[in-house]
Amino acid sequence: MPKRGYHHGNLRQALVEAALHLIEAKGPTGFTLSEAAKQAGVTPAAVYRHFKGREDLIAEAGRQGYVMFTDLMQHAYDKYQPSALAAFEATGRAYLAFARKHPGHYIAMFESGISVNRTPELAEAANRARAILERAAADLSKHIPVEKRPPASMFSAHILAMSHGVVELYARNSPGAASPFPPEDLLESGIGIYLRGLGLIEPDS
Amino acid sequence: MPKRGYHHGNLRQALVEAALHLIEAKGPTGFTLSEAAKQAGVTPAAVYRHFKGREDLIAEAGRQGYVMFTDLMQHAYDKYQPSALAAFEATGRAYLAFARKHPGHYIAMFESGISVNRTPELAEAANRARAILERAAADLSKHIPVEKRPPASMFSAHILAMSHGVVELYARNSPGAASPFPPEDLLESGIGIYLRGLGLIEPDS
DNA sequence: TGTACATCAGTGAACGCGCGTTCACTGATGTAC
DNA sequence: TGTACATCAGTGAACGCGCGTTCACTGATGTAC
Repeated sequence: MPKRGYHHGNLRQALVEAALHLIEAKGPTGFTLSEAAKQAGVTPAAVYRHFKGREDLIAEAGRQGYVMFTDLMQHAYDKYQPSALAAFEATGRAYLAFARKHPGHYIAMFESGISVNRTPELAEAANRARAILERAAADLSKHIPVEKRPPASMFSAHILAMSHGVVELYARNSPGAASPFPPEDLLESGIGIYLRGLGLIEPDS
Repeated sequence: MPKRGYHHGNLRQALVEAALHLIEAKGPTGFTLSEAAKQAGVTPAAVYRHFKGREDLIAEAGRQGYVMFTDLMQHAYDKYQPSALAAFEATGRAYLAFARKHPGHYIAMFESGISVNRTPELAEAANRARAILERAAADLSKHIPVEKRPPASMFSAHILAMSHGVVELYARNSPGAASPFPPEDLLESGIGIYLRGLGLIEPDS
């Protein structure tokens, strides 16, 4: 990337990336439009050529997060496809992996407080992500005896909740207390026990 | 509460309560020392007679939250005491009930970003809460066949993670998406399936 | 009961700060002819 | 190839704002004698 003079060349994306770093480093609160601009080597006013304002910049960072998230899920899902169970478990692991690898995106998506409906683009990206999770759950659902089968969207929500809880409470250092177990193990075992409860894993494994 | 003149009488607690209302209404970000002072009918400078600063005020709000939380858990635990299973389930429900009834405290405790170790008093209150959860888990643990018994602190963590995830994703309106199910039902069913996976509930209930 | 005085709990003015946003502007780029 | 000109993407100065915090101060309270 050679330094351009007056014109930046790809300021929009540079701003998003600066925002992600700041969000990652200082939390959603600490993120500042002015600082992101400075980090991109540009005047704060320049930001307004590309975004409506501070919140819109965060929304775009979140959107890009959802896109990556969706891809990750999709790949995990496809990779284990013949087995609905393996595919479902893989999406759970992918969730945690994403939170670990892209904390800035994760925070922008789930902790920044911006509504998923702030932007049509954001909403669409978020919906696509949710759709994959629910498809994986629906596939799996078929293997549960029909009379005790909970709605697919329900256990998709259970897994999502547990994953999110593990990330928030144990994978981020925030609450100060050290994690009692590696978050990956915690999530893996939690999902395992849950799936056993659904009758999808041998009770005596 | 008659209006006192120069001296407030119980400013410290009034500030904590103002802070809780603001945190509840505007999130941890929106909370402002100055505004809390104003709401308590006092100059911002007066706050410094009672707290070291903004963060200390939040920490105290969080501490009071942990105390209430601990009480709630303790009562839930005691009430169902003969049955380890019922007691454990009750603590899960108590978690969600607390988040619903005292959102300001909940946010101060879990979403404000202040470390649990910021204050010795805060740390102590948080530890007492965690201890109750782990005791409930340990009680329950004894009913699991020893050879497939996971550490008590592990499934305590699982339940905590799921509870927290349900609160964050479905009980607060934040992500914009409407909850697919009432959070209480979601958590109740999730915990039920999980406990069945542990062999603690009849597989065919 | 009255008075002197220490202590406590507020005031209010001031500070420096960085924020998000606006505005008129100007330098750079690209296109039509 | 050269030139005129529209458009684009920045600048930089300015704004009003509310913030957290400090400081010397003063009014109210409580206690000793």
